[in-house]
Parts: sequence; structure tokens; C-alpha cells
Amino acid sequence: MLKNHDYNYQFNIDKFYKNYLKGPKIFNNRNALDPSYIPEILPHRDVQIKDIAEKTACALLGDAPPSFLCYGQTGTGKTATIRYVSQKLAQQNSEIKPWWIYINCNVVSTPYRILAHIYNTISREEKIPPTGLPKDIIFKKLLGLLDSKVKDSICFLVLDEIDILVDKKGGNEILYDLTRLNENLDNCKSSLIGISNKLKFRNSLDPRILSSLGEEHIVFHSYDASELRDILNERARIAFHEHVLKEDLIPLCAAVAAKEHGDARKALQLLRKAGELAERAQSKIVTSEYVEKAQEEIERDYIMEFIKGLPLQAQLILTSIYLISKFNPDHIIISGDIYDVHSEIRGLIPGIRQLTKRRISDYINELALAGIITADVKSMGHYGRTKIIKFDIGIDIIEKVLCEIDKIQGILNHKPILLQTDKVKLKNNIFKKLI
DNA sequence: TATCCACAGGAAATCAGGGTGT
DNA sequence: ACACCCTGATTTCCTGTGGATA
Repeated sequence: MLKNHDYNYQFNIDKFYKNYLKGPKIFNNRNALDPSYIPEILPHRDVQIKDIAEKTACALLGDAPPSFLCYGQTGTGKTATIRYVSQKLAQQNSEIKPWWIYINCNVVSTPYRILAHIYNTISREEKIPPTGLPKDIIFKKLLGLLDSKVKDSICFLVLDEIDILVDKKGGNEILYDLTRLNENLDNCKSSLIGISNKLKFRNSLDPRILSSLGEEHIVFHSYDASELRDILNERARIAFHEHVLKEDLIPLCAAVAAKEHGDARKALQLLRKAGELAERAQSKIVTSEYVEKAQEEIERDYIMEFIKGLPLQAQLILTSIYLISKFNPDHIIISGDIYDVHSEIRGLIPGIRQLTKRRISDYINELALAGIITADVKSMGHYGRTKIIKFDIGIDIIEKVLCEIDKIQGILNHKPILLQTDKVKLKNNIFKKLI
């Protein structure tokens, strides 16, 4: 490993680039493995393409297409299929060119911002500020804009990850307004397309919205291994040079992804990462060992990025769990312990507020949802009901990430004092017997 | 078998920080 | 300057609960 202060050896960057250019070429066009890439052929999605094409075709004649929903787990090609159809629709020889507005409700996450996003996408000149105005004003402005700018045409509103929006407050209201847009429009028509990966989310949907949106829906089933193979073959043809992939490689990637509920995005990511690792190693071909390495690296990258992106308070919660398992490896960690240790270490960092137990409980759930820890609710009888917390991944990875966070580095060797009392130790011994 | 612990987790309120038009 | 808007993070208030213990 290179160290910053080792001046006897310096990385020769010129030589590196020269070798890189001379070395074996793996990729022909690596963009083809991108999740956003829309291929000419979408294998195993004929039924859905036909369905969507039929629903949306009347837009070419100026009629309002029905609103509908698309269901399917992540990586089943929902977004890609919609984009594919929209592209084809735009290529048709028709007077009417529909507008397509994509909104990822995970990114554009509040009612206000959704309205503003739609407005700003259509309007070139006047933009709506990111905050400050009342919602109903924006809504009226949007209606005016649609009538003038999208005149005599159709506006498709695609709401990706719509389930996230519905769970938020005000989410149902904005959806209701959007489904009823047509009633308030004079010169143009609109159609709402919702994309969700949870079937259940219909339960939390306002029945009025369901009636205008949910009656029509298209299901995207998960891909099986052989279908994933077809997808990968199709993309690999474009992405890689000839003969760089070992013949068992694509079946391997497909099999791995098939286990993860047939997620095509994962399969593509895996293939790409394997290719990149082979490229970095200056290998002429991509072999299965690169797939294995890629799998590990993807997993680790994901966790590290996730933790780095967490708010500082959540990182401190994680640090609390880390410190307990580091200094008291056989201690059974419960919510109360985390609260105590958090209170202790947050005092070591200036400007960090004390949190309530309620808030900490939510942070613990978030970490559990991300797969970093497990937090199982268990009743300890007379000792109350609480969560039992354990790390779900190697503590070395946690340590590595926490070391990279400026404000936390300094406290990683702080031994929690609160857990040293006999009272706590005694109680914990009883817990051990109860589990 | 009633009790009671130490929380879980839902709903609503509050606060601070970004903004608006008048 | 003022009244008001939207958002995200957090607090406040609250009701619910599994099962060891008395």
C-alpha cells in the first residue's frame, strides 16, 4: 500500500496511462450496462410493451389516455419499458407530440416540489422557486401553463416510486389533484402513470385515486435466470469487445442476480463491475473470479456509501453500537444502552444535541432497514420489551467507514463508561440467560 | 393469574431554516 | 419589515404489549 508520507516511491502516473492505453481492452461501450441505457431490444417484456402501447396510442390522436399503474420489484424493467415506449411514441409520424415528464418520487419527494418540477420542466422561461409559495398558487399556475404551452397535446406524468409519495403526508392529496387534472384543463389533456415496486401500497391509497388510477395496472414479474441471461447477452454484445467474456460468465451473473429476486439492474451492475476489475488488473478476459470479487465490492461500496450519506446523528448511533461491541463484545445490546452511550459520546463532539429515546428508536430502525444491523423486538418479561441489536456485517467495515468521518474519528477509542456499572452488568447477565 | 417493566411505534405539534410577495 | 409558505428533523404525547415474576 502507498502511504502519503513515503517519498521514496512515487506513483508514476504517465507510465500508468501509457500502459493503460497499450493494455488489453475490455469495454467497447460500457454505457450499455448503465441502468439508464435504453436498448433497442427489451427481452421478455413484449406483453408489457404491447399493453402500454395500446393504452397510450390514443395520445397520437389527441385523446386522453387512461391513467395506470405499473407494479414489479426493483430491476424488473418498469422504468426502462416506459421510457422505451415513450421513445417509440415520439418517433411516430403524428401531428401530436406528447410531453413526458418523469418524476422520481424518491428524489422529488414533496407535493410542492412535484408541482414545481412539472412546471419547471415545461416552462423554459419562468421557473418556480424551490420553496416559498403556497401550493394552490402553484397548482393554478401549472394549470395555466399546461393550457397554453401543451396546447392541444397530451402530457404524460410518470411518477416513479409512487409508493414513497403515498406514505408521506399530503401525498394522497397531490395524487388526487393530479389524477383530476383533466377536469380543470381546457386545451390539453394529461395522463398519470405510476410506477411502484410494492403491490401492497394500493392499500394506503385513497380510494378516489384508486378508482381513477388503479383499475388499470400492468404487472412486471421478476426475471428468472434464463431471462436474465438473455438480457445480459443483449447488453454484453454492445458493451464488451468480442471474446473478452468467458463463456460461463453471463450464466453466472444471471444466476447470482436471479437469487436476488431477479433484479436485472443488479445483474448488469455485477457484469460491469467484473469487467472493470478485470480491466484494472490488465486482464485480457473477464473470468468468474472477477464476478466474485465484484460481488463483494458492490456490497461493501453500498454499505460504505450509505453510512457516509447518513446524518451525523445516525452515524453517532452507529458509533455507539460499534463502541459497545468493541469494548464489551459479549454485551447484549438493547435500545436503552444505545441511548445511554449516545448521550455519553455526543457530549464529546461540540454542537451535537441530545436526542430523545423516540428519535433514537427511529434511527435504529433505519439502520436495520438498510441491513447494517438487526434489531429484533424481544420481550424480557419483567425487564421490559426492547430491541436486541446486533451487527449484520463485519465490524471491520464499520470501523473503516467511521474512521473516514472527521467528527467521529476522535472518539473511536472511547470506552463507554455507562456500561461499566455492576447494575448494568448484572442485568445483562440475566438477559444472556433469557435469550 | 395479575402485574409491571422498558420500551415500541403512531400521530400531532414544534422548531429552525430555507423562501415568498407586498 | 411583515405575514405567511414549505420542509425536514425532532419532540411531545400517547397507547400498546410479551412474558418473567410475585
